[in-house]
Amino acid sequence: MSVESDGRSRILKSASVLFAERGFRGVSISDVADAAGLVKSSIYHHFENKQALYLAVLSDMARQSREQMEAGAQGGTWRERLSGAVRVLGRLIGPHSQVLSLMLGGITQVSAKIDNQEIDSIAPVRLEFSAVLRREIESGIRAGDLRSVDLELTTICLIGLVSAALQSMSTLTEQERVDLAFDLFLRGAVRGES
Amino acid sequence: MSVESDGRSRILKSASVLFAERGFRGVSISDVADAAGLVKSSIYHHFENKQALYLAVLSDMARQSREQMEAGAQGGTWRERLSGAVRVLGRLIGPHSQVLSLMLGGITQVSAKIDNQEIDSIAPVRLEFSAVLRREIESGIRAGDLRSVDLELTTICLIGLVSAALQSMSTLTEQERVDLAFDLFLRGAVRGES
DNA sequence: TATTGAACTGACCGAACGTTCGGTCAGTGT
DNA sequence: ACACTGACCGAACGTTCGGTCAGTTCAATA
Repeated sequence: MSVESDGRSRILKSASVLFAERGFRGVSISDVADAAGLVKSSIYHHFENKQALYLAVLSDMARQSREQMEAGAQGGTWRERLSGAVRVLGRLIGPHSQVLSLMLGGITQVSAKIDNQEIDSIAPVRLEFSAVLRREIESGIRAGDLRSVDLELTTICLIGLVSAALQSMSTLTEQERVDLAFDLFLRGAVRGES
Repeated sequence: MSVESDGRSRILKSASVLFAERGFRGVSISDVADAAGLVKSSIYHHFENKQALYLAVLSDMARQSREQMEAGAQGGTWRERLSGAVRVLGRLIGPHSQVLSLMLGGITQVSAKIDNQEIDSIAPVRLEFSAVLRREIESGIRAGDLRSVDLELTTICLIGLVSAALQSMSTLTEQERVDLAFDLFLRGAVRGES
């Protein structure tokens, strides 16, 4: 059997789309099974329960996202690399998905189910997802180009900025909105005072 | 009967907390009824169905949020007013709530239930929620202090920025994170090049 | 050819869901 | 006194949910 049509990865692929669109509670096991061309009980052959499937999806998505952002972060300067990674991030988030709230706020959604636990198990996922952005921002700080404020906060702010830009009702294209958000992140909203 | 303990407003108050914490699908009518000190079926005396309750909560919350931001937007300059509104926004969002995804992305959550409709009925709610911020940003632009880019996009970016800052795992206080996010919005991440 | 084990299925369970409905009851106008 | 009303309750409905389990399929192996 090929890696592409392997049962488990087929489930992960279908589930990631559904979870990203509708969130944890908005997706039933049957939905995932239908999308994967299986029957409900077959899901439980590969995953212990719904929560385990969700975490697997989260982890898988973080890994893939990181790889793609890594590939997009090419260029000589940190600025070019960060810009590339941000563009990939924009494509990953997309207009109608809630991948981001899955990553940023996904904790609240799961922890509501499992009551004060498992938050530790999702922290490394968040770290992996934002790893490339954080690294390049750190480069910018070390190069003396970026202001030295809380690194993690800055990274998450950048993600939130791009995410918000994509959710707006603007007539601009996705690409343009992402670029504007990145520009806003770098230069701020005030007019050049130099 | 007093306005405070009126049945309908008690339901709205309880429901807004629950929906903000757990989202549309994460809250059952029983949950709302319990929180309001009522029984499940009594909810249907005041609201036609769950979706109508949700929309009422959204609309109510947008109105209240606007009023509070309006009250916080005091000061002579647009910058002081915007800063005040942003601080109120920070308090409204809070650390563990998803009020924002309720406002920004709430559409996706509902529209998944009602299939291509009702999006129109939520657009004015979004507009009301962001009205004060948008107005003060516009002031800044007209005063020549802010760069003149897409107004709506800029507004939503500011909201996303504040929201993201509050979701980070930073050790800073909420207030500090909001202030940092606002500063980032104004001045950007790059060091002053003047 | 017989065996085995992973992948998968269909039937099923208890709980929770949104919603409906018949009825109770305090208050109010007449 | 009576009729009426808005607010609320308790029980039930049909449906869907996450999850279980005994059994079937089938390619690989011995």
